[in-house]
Order: sequence, then structure tokens, then C-alpha cells
Amino acid sequence: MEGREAKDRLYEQFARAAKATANPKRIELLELLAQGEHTVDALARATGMGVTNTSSHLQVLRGARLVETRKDGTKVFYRLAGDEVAAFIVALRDLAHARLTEVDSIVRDYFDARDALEPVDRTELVDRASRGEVVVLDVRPRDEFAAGHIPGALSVPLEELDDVLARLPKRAEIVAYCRGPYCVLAPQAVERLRAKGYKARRLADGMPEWRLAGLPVAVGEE
Amino acid sequence: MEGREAKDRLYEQFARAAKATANPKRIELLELLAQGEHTVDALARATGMGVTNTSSHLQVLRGARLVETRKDGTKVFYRLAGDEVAAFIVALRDLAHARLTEVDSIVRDYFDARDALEPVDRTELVDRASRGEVVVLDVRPRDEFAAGHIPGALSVPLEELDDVLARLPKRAEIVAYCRGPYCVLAPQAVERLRAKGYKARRLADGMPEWRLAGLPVAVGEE
DNA sequence: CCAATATTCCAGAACTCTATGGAACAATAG
DNA sequence: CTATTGTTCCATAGAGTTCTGGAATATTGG
Repeated sequence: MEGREAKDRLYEQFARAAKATANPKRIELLELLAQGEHTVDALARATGMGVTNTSSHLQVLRGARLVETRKDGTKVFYRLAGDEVAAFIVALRDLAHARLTEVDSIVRDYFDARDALEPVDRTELVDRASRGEVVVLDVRPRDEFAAGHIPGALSVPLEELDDVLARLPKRAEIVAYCRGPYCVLAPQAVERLRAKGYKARRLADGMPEWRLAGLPVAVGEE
Repeated sequence: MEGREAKDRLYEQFARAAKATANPKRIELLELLAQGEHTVDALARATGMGVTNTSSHLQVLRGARLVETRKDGTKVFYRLAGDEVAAFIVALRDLAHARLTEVDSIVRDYFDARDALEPVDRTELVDRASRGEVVVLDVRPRDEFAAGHIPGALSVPLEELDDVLARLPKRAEIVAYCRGPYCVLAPQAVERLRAKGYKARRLADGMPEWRLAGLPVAVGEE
């Protein structure tokens, strides 16, 4: 066979991208970065890894050109190198969800009986939000909200949920969203809201999926 | 952090799927399987690997539930476990193509000046084929054609191209397709067709992409 | 039942990957 | 200039991966 060498080189490159994602911690890093840029230190804390180890995982991701950096003073900010990376992570999650029953069972055991939260899909949310029927809450940390959020959403990090409740009309219908389908923030928020008598549901996925779907994204503080 | 253990388990599963694809040979196997089921032996020959090694790669893929098997007599046929697997491979290729400039340079060097082949996209092909303006050639091996092809396409493995030419009207416009955007069969066919004076172009991608786009697929011999 | 064929299992050598801790290297504040 | 902070580099031990041959297993045809 003639084209063997070229084929090998090509598949080598495909595998290079795949290898960079073939580690649980690196997938976690990529998901965090899909929310917006973060420093090494912040990523280390969020993932529970040592800084050294975090840095070296980030080097691997950079070696495969999946992430890029920006330096500001003494801090280095990492971000995804492009939307294709987020799209790929979504495809990977979908694959794992479809083929590995373990994913489902983990979600059931540890996260929540997801159906009970009656997830809202994106089109339904767009529809109802445009008619002012729902209040949309972004329950991620404030800096992730600033890096990109659903237009019109309120930034309500989980810790501040109780404070904000006072300002919400008791009859309001609420939709909470966070980082994605496997993020626990929105489910927790919904649970607490319901306990207080609100009519609350969650968005089926989160911010990166919203952006990838080509829907409008607002940036900056509230 | 409370949900650490659950998170770890979840990312573990995602990584399990990613790890299974994190090897050039396994990606090649998956791409071949995206064309239809194959025996271990056929896959070993197509990839240039030893049978033992091929088998063990296939075991890895099966361990991650990306492929399934069917046994018929002494042969074992492997196939993709679902469309999500093909979708994932496409996402991986797109990622590599978008982020790794090396992919582009390999394609340029070894495959062909791709723009010169004026690739036709799927919608254009559907359109023109429905009006009978083009002859569609499937230049993959005959068994892959049988496993699924574009309705109305002629099965013309590359070796038989010259024989078939005699039966084609000299004025016909031809579109050839094969396994996907990085498959060399269609480009080679187009080149030979053009050398003989035909007006030939290639489909931008191939069969698995056609199926994933939800377009109709015919099965069986011609 | 025996021989032939197709596939899988197993053991070993070379290699790569992960996590860790300590050293090195900016950039900033004082 | 010095101390501090944030990040990266380096060495290392332990674990996992890939490929190779040879043995084991299963199915079919005589």
C-alpha cells in the first residue's frame, strides 16, 4: 500500500488531539475552561489537584493546541483555543452518555433524579423568556457569568440564593442554569427553590451548549 | 468539596471513552467500521497490523463499548456500537483539522490539492442528483457499498474504474465519493476521470457523514 | 474425531503517562 | 534590591500502553 505513511501521519494527528483529552482531570479542566478563562491557581483549586500537576496537564493541552494562554502580571490565564474544542467535549460527553450505562447510574445515584427537575430545553427557554414568562438565574460563580451568560439572566451564585429570593415575586417561574448537563449547581438551586415553594426548573444543559447552538451571549457584569 | 467523588467517577467514564480512541490505529479501525462491519482479519489487512495486535485493539474498543461483535461460523464481525461513535469520530477529525495545522499540511502534501477537485457538498449533490444531472460513483470496496450507499449510486471499486468508463456517456458529469474527507479513493478516481476527459468532482466527505446527516441510505448489492 | 482456519489469551520488552516534591524563573510590591 | 507570589521545569517512582511471538480456544469441513 502506497499511502500508508501519509495515513499514519494523519491518524497520528487525530490521536494527538484524542490523547490530550484522554484523562479525567484534563476533561474537567476543559469543561471549566469552556466557561471562560481561568488562572492555573483557580483551576487547581476547582479540580482539587496540586498546582504543579495542574500546570503540567495544562501544558499537555497546550501541546495539542486545545488551549491558549494570556499573561497578565504574574498570572497566566488559560482559555479554550476555539469553539471546536467545546464542541468536541460535548460530543465526547454525548458518546459516553449514550454508550456507557455507568454514566447514567452515577448521575442517578449522586446527582439527582434528573427527570424530577423537569429540564427545560433551549428552544423552550428562548420562547418563554422572550415573552417574559420566566426569570432566568445563572447560578455559576460571578466571574463565569461575566465571561458570558444568557442575555437577561441574573447572576446568582449559589451562596447568594437566599438573599436574592427576597427580591423575587413568589409567583415567578424560575429557570436556573449552570455549566452543563452534569453540573450540580443548577439542580441544587432548583431543589432549594422548590423547597421554598417556588416553581423552578433547570435548563437541560448549560452555557457552552447555549453558545454552541449559536444563541446570543451577553458579556460583562450585570 | 462534597461532590468530588461523584465528579471523579463521572470524568473517569468520559475519559474511558476518550482513552479508547486515543490511539492512531484504533481511530483507523473505527473509521473502517464506520463503513460497515468487518472481520478481524479484514481489519488487520486494511490497517497493516498483525492480527494479534488488531484483535487486542478491538478488545480495547469493545471494553469501552464503542464496538460490538457478531459471530458467524469461525469469523467474528465487528461493527460500531451506535451512530454516536461515528459522530464522535467526525467531531474528533473536525477538532484536529481546526486546531492542528499539521493535518492540513499532510493533506496538502500527500493527498491532493483538494480545492482543485472542487468538492461538492451534500446538499448540492442531493439537489443535482434528484434532477438527474449527475452520475454518482461509489468507489469503495464492494462490501462497503453493500453495507450502505447513496441511493442510485453505482458501485465502482477503483480497480474497475476503467472497465466502467466504457459504459459512461462521455458528456456525463460525475461525482465520486468514498469513506470520508481524508479517504484517497475518490480523489484518485476523480483524477483518473479527468485525465480521460470527464467532468468529475468529489463529494466533500463520505458515507458515514451522509448517514449522520440523516440522508437516505440504500443497502445491498446493486 | 482430526485438521485447518479464525480469533483470542498470555507473557515480556520497550515505552509513555501521572503525581509528587523541590528547584528555577518571572513579575510585582515594598 | 529583597521578599513574595504564581507558574513552570526537572527528576523520579509507580502505573499503564503497545507490539511481538507463541499457546490456547472455538468452529467448520472432511
